[in-house]
This record gives sequence, structure tokens and C-alpha cells, in this order.
Amino acid sequence: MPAPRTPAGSARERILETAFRLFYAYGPRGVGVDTVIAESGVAKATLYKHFPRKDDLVLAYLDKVDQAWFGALRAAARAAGDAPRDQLVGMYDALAGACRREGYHGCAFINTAAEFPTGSEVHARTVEHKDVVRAWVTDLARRAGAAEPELLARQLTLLLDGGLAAGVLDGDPAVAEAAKRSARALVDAALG
Amino acid sequence: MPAPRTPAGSARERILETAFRLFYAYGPRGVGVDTVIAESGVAKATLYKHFPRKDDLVLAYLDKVDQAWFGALRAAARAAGDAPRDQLVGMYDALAGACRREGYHGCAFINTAAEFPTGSEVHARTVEHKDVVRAWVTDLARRAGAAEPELLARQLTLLLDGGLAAGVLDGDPAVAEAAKRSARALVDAALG
DNA sequence: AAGCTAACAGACAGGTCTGTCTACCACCAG
DNA sequence: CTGGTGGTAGACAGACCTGTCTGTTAGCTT
Repeated sequence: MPAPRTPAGSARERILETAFRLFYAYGPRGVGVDTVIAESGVAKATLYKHFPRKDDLVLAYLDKVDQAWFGALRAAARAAGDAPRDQLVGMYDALAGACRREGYHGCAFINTAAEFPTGSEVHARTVEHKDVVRAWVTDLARRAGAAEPELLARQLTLLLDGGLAAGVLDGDPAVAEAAKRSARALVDAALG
Repeated sequence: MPAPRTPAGSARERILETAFRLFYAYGPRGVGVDTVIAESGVAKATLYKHFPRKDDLVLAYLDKVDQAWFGALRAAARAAGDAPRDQLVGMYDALAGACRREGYHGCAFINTAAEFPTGSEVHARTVEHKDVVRAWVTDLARRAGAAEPELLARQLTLLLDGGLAAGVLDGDPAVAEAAKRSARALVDAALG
């Protein structure tokens, strides 16, 4: 048994997948551990073995969201071509994709950050994620030849956050379209 | 006693002011009714007399935030002069003011919306607020002569939401500066 | 066959939450 | 002086929350 030490439908996977779904829909604080247990068909002891505190489960949830969202962002950028300038605009297609998804409910990081106190481990993890994304965008902006890559990246991530965050209110796809057009205008203004 | 039927330091005022402070800092769901009672120095029966359900208090909180934030937005716009075009950019000074304020913790509406289920009364109230603001911005954009006032308003409120929402992660004032410069670029692009 | 591991099932403790209820007090108008 | 109003103080019910604990079962390895 070289690879599948933890098989696909293992208890841990089921817990995490259920938590992902419920936490995103209702907010981590709005979902009790008992609900996660019931919906994932797992014993309480098993959950607490894999995730000793509920916060550990929340952190794992955030990591899962990070993988999915940051992955979608990079995929959308790549799909727009090789030029960094095109990628800066193309990544907004990931936003459109998110808006269209059933059960879209805004930015998991901002929503979660709103529920946890500022100094907490969970809150810190959300900040980390945003920093990683902004660093990636900054790098793209620099390679695109922006005079002030830090500023452009800040502007573009601001727009991205706004588009994502607004999704908790209404998932209007017009938001994604407006964001993309804004991004194009900002990139054009910054790069001439 | 013609005017002061409800005196300044009345129980209702104290409750609402305390709720405002606590709900914004920890999120409505993160603050128990008992805490509001203790901090406002009021009896439990009194609170439930004025606000029969906790949600009523949350709604009153949102209305208070709405007054404060929308008021600041219009004041900042007015301070930028009479031209609608200048006001569209000037309103972002309200964002800078918010970022600098002690205890700044992002957008109360988005944070609250994240904690309540989509169909609920509280959630609906947050959506209303955003719609009112966007309608106001749309009107400004129209009077500024935008070809697509709906789109420009959507773009500008998106930016505003992004700047506000990001505040729950870190209250970096660079955000407000970037937002204002974005706004100027977008307005210039839309109005020529 | 023996033993180990992972998981299941569910009771339980201790705390917090919302919302109700009783009882008392202070003031002011008639 | 009497009754209404608005407030205080706090017990209480019932639900829900996290986290712990006991005991059992199934499968795999040796």
C-alpha cells in the first residue's frame, strides 16, 4: 500500500468536504460540529481525532478554499494567454465563473474573517491568503511593465475583493462583467 | 413635556449605542444579548421591550450604520465640489476616513450579511442598503454625463465595497488611496 | 488466531444562547 | 393618594454548543 494510505472516501475527506460545503453556505460559526458529523456520516470521536479543535477544521476549510480559488484564478489568467498584461485582465474570468456557480455566497475569506476576532489564528490565515494573492498579482504587474506594480496590484485585488465580497449580498453576474471592464481600464491607464 | 419624550440617555439609546459598538466589533452573532445588557447597564426586560427579538436589534443596528456611512459618503461627495464628476471621486474620501478610524473592521453590511442566511430579514436589509447607495451613485453618474451610468455606478460601488470589505482583513490606509486613484481612472475613462 | 488501527455510536459535562417571567422600585399626573 | 409608566434585578426554561469519554465493531497484518 504505497500511495493510498488515506483512501479517497476516507473519513477525513468526507469531514472536510462536508465542512467545506456547510461552512461556506452558513459561515463556520453558523454550523455546529454535530451538524458536520451528521452530514458526513462520521463519528464524533473520528472528527476530533483528525481535527482536535473546531478551529483546526476551519483552518483546513480555508486551505481548501485557497487551493480552489487561487487555482481558478491562475487557470483563468493562463487561459488569457502568455502576456502578463492579458493575464491581469483574464483572471477576472474566474470571478464570473464563481458568480455563476450554484450557491455562490461571496468571498469565503472575508466572510470568515468577519466571524473571527482579529488576533485569532483563523483570522490570520485569511489575511495570509489575501497577501499571497496580492503578491502574485504584483509579480504579474511587474512583469507587465507597470511603473508602480504595488499600486496596480492593490487596485486590481481591491476590485477582485469587491466583486467577490458583493456576492454575499447578491450574486448578480453583472458584477463580474463590471469588474472585468474596470480591470481593463485600470490596466490600460497604468500601462499606457 | 413636548419634545423630550425619549430623553437623550434613555435606555433605548444606550442599548442601541452599545449594540452598535459591539456588533460592529464582533459581529452580531458573536455578541450575546446578555453582553449588550451588561455593557449598556439595562435590564433584560427593558431590552426585550424595545427590541422583541434580537434580530430587531440587529436591524436597528444596520439602520444606524446606514445613516452614518451613507451620510459620510454624501458629505465627502459634497466636500469635493458641485460637479457630479468630482463628487464621484470625492466620495472615496469617506473610505479613507473610515480606514483611519480606531477599531475599523470592514463593511458592517457585508460582515453582517455573511452571518445571516440569504432569505432572512436581516440579510435583506443589507441588500437594500447597497441598492440605495448604488442608486445614488447611478444618479451622480447620470448627471455627470456618463454614457452608461448603470455600468459606471456598478464599477464604482464595486470598488467601494472592495475597499470597505478588505478592512476586515487589514485596515491598511493604502487601500483607500488605491481606491481613489482607481475611481479617478474609471471616471476619466468613462467620461473622456 | 491474536493484535492493532480506524472508525462507529452515543451518553455526558459544562457552558452559552435567546427569550419569558416574577417581583420590586421610582416617578409623575390626576 | 392612587394608578400608570418605564425601569431594575435576576431566576428560569429549553435549546444548542464544544469537547470528552466509554464501549463496540470491522478489517488488516503478522
